[in-house]
Amino acid sequence: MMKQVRVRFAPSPTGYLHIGGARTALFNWLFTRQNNGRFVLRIEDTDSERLKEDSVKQILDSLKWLGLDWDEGPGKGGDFGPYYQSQRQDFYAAAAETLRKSGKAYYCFCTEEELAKERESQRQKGLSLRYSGKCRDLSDAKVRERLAQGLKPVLRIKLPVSGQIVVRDLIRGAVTFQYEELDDFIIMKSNGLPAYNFACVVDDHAMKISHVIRAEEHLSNTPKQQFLYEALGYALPQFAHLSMILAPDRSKLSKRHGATSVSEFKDLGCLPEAIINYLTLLGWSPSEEQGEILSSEQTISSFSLDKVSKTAAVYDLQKLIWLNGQYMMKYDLEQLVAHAVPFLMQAGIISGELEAEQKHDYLCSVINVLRARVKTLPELAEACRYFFQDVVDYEEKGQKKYFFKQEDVETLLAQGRERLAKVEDFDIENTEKAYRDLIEELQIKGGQLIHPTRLALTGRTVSPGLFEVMVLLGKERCLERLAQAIRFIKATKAEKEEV
RNA sequence: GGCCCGGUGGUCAAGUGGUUAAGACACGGCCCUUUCAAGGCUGCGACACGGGUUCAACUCCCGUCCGGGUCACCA
Repeated sequence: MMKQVRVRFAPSPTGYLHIGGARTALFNWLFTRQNNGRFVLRIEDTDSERLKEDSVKQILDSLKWLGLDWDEGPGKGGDFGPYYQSQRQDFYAAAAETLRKSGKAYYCFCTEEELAKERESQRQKGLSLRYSGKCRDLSDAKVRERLAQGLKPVLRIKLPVSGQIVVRDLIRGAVTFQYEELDDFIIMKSNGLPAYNFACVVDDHAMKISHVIRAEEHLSNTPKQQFLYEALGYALPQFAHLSMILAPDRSKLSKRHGATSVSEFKDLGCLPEAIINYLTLLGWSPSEEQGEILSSEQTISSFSLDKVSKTAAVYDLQKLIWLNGQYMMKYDLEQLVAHAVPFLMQAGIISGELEAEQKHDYLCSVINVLRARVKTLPELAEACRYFFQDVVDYEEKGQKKYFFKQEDVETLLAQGRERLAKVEDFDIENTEKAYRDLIEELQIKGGQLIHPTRLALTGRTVSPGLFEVMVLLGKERCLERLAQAIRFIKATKAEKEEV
């Protein structure tokens, strides 16, 4: 029988969840869901100085919003908790003590200043930066003496001085490291807390993690961790290192590159499914028949780690936005409206949840005709404006083109208005027929009437189909806005003549 | 700088010792059309470079170059 698949996502709560982290979480999640495994969420909060208030909450919120649910961890519990490293001190202390007693780890009394100096000199000589091993062979007596003096040592692992260690990576294959390149790294800090590589190994083992799927930046940590597994007598998990996501200039992602966190993409008006889909495509590719637009269920069934790309990927906002547009078109309408409401409120188009509820059906109809024409939620909100608010001005370019270029547009609009006024059932067929008839009678091109009308009704040169707009606006508002535009045109012309 | 991982169009990304080297986004054109989208068709555009190995290399090997990662009492 196969061992149960258990994977973990182990963020450090030092900020928001960025897209690199989100993709790591996603690939872990896909892998678990595919293998009926368990997805563990563990918070790596051993460095109190770098912790950020609220960061855990932000990360959890982002994961939830994306739909990446975990089986064990904060808010869920589980048989292998606690799931905060800050609460797992006993595990680390016990494992550390085992290593120290068996001589596999030793106390080191070197101060941070000394170590920094050492590194500086190595740097200048162009050597690799490694601990000298000064305390490696301190006698027991010396150790006792210094402890008695009240010195607080760190605990270092004792590594072989030669030979090599081979990491078997599911994505990259065998990767060999020489022990000469590694040094006796710290496993317990002088404050008694575990260092990352150590805590990680102790926890991954205690939590029975079968596959460690993480970002490539950890590849060079892996030989160290692997050595710890061996020293502690733990069985090795499988490792898979995901390539990095880079900014458009191929540098590491940072704030200066614009939106990089999940919450920022949310604010930009992206749908969670679109982000998931985009991230899926960054480093993994579906079969040709599947196409690129996939639900996470579809991805789960065909996902595989060995098809994951080794190459770092530059993320492309344009494609994300395009995907988002695709999702907006096909999204469940009710849900799309729910996602849009906050943006409508933000744009001042509706006053609040209450109004959204009262006008729910209308909102659905409006959004339905708009959804294929926009790519993000803020765009959608803006496109809704004239359906909810009066037209206060007309696009400058539109005025020139449609109000003042042809002669007598006001007369034309007035005629259109008259015809509309006579329409009983104000639906698409009838309004269109009314207009088409007039167009034919006057022997003009459709656009000559349609464009000015659009501008009159929406204030804009771009909108959904004119008759859809008319119907949504309703007869009364159409007649009003037409009258308003006619007054505007006349007034403007009069003004010009005076000058 | 040492070590590690990479390098297919601008971006994502298939792919094989022999192919016209897929597809998607973006970009250009055309169609549809009341505008804008959507949709359909079409075009532009790539195997980093240099050596090998081989009948044959984008594919295998070596070197160079380029990019990234890492070398903390951060994770």
